[in-house]
Amino acid sequence: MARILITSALPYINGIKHLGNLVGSQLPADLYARYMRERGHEVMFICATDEHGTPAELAAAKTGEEVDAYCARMHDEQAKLADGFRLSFDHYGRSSSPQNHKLTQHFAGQLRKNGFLDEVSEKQVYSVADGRFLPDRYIEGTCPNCGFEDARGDQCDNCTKQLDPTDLIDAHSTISGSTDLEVRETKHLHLRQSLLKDKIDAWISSKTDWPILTTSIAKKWLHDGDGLQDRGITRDLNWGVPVKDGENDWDGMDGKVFYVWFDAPVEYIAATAEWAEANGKSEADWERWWRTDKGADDVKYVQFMGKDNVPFHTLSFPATLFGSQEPWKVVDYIKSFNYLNYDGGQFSTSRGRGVFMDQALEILPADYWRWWLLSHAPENSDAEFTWENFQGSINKDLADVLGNFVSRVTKFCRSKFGEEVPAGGTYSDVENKLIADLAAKVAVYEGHMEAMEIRKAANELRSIWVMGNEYLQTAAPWAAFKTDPDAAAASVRLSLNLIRLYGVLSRPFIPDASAAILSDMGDADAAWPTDVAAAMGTFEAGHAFTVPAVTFAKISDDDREAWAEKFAGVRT
RNA sequence: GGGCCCGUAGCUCAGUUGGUUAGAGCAGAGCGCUCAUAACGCUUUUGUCGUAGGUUCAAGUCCUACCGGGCCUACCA
Repeated sequence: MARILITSALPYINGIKHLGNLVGSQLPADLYARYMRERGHEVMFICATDEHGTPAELAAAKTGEEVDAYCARMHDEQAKLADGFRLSFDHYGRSSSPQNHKLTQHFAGQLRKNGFLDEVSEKQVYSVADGRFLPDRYIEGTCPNCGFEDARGDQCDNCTKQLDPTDLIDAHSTISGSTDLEVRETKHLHLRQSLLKDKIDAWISSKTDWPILTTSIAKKWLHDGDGLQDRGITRDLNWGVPVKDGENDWDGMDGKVFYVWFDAPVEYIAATAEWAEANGKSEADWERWWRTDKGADDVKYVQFMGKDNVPFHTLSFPATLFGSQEPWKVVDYIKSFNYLNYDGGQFSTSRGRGVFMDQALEILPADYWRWWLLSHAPENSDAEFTWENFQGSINKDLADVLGNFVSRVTKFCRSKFGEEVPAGGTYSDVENKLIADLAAKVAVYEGHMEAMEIRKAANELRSIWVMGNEYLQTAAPWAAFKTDPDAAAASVRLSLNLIRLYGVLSRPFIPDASAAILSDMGDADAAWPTDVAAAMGTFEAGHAFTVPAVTFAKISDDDREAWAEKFAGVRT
């Protein structure tokens, strides 16, 4: 039995996430966590909301709430949706937790002690009307280069020229529209990543089995231009982790907080500490996941994230851990994802384009989405959601191939033998060959799951479902029943065991439907089939079951068209 | 401007270190079955592997250029 630590990139607190966000980290992480638990490994699956930063403050201001109240409310909402999608986190934490405050400040103290922090005086734009420093993206004006009127503070979208906010003509705050901006001198802490460049470079280079997407992004940042640059880790904001050196105040840093990208990854650790507290565990219980000097040596740590998060997980966070010069567990494998597009374009929160997590659950059960999203996960390149494709996959894979198999077998059994596993007959060559083929395919499936090859795993699982229909066609128990009822009984007995097998194998992908199937089959706690041949003999004659209700309903053309229209956008 | 990724059947995608007639699922066509959610099974049609060069006995696979799509470029997280 192995110990596996799994983290999903933290969803930002600002708003409900769309299906692209879901499939980019949390959902595949959940698949992996569920599978590893099925295989008897000890799993710690952690996620949390990322709550700090300017966007959170602005979103709260918009609703009129205090920022902490806003975050608390949104956290609950996101937690509820995560639950709705059956994301099986061991703990769903909050980056604003006391544990994260403490740990973030601890890391800062360690980095300071070890010479990895610099105090740098920099000039930033301050908006008098807004009463806050403005990140570049909240400043717009006319590009001095091309005259484009909506150039952002960091770059002109029209001529792509890099800009400094002070270059802009008629610069104004996009928050209030105020042009009363001034450049103020302010002091910030910089993480001296440049000092750790060689160490990180060597570390990344040793990860030859990571996805190209992951390593190429990391190497680009390491080698481009002057190489890995130092980065500011503090901000002039109210909402966040106050800058401290461990538990001590930090001279000249009053009123400043750590910047989100610094405290967010630390929350992976802090959330595990939150888990310990919430479950009456001790400090040692979470440290054995994170401290290699306290039992985490044998932990395999896997991170899941979208490609936008790769730099933070390959560079900044490792720099924090290495720089602490303490024995923290560093990630062993990073599984990164491309983006999911929506019907030829991007999902858009502001334009209400695409399907968001709450809306998805309103129209269909979680399993439908889980199956489609996972079997189309954007692993090698950006993927595309279309309603036609979604309808086709659900109807064919879930309703026809799997659902109808369950239905035809159980109903046939009920009508000929009653609602219990029939006695009589023995398995012949056909059945034995099926079992051997199944064993081989299950092994392939397991291999893909171990390797986090999600699409391939889904594909293999589907082909295992197909085998059931192929077998029935060959055995034709409805025909055999007329001349050799014992042979029909043996076929049905095997098929009922096959349904049970499908229930178990499918659980990581479609947990609710699988649970329903297994429950109806009278074996809710079925264990993973480490021995497929043995598993196929689990149900013996006389075992009672009930015919399941329709496992997966089909999506009609009318529904598809209505949804396509409903989610096309323009909602504000 | 720089960097990275992608471009394979109508659609969604596989194609390991270059090696015989390029694959799967869906859609289409035909046949079969009738237990089942008009479901299932079998057979089958379709490709100048983005374009143009190059390396090689051999290229979807390597190199160069170009075209098209996407992402990143450090203050979105």
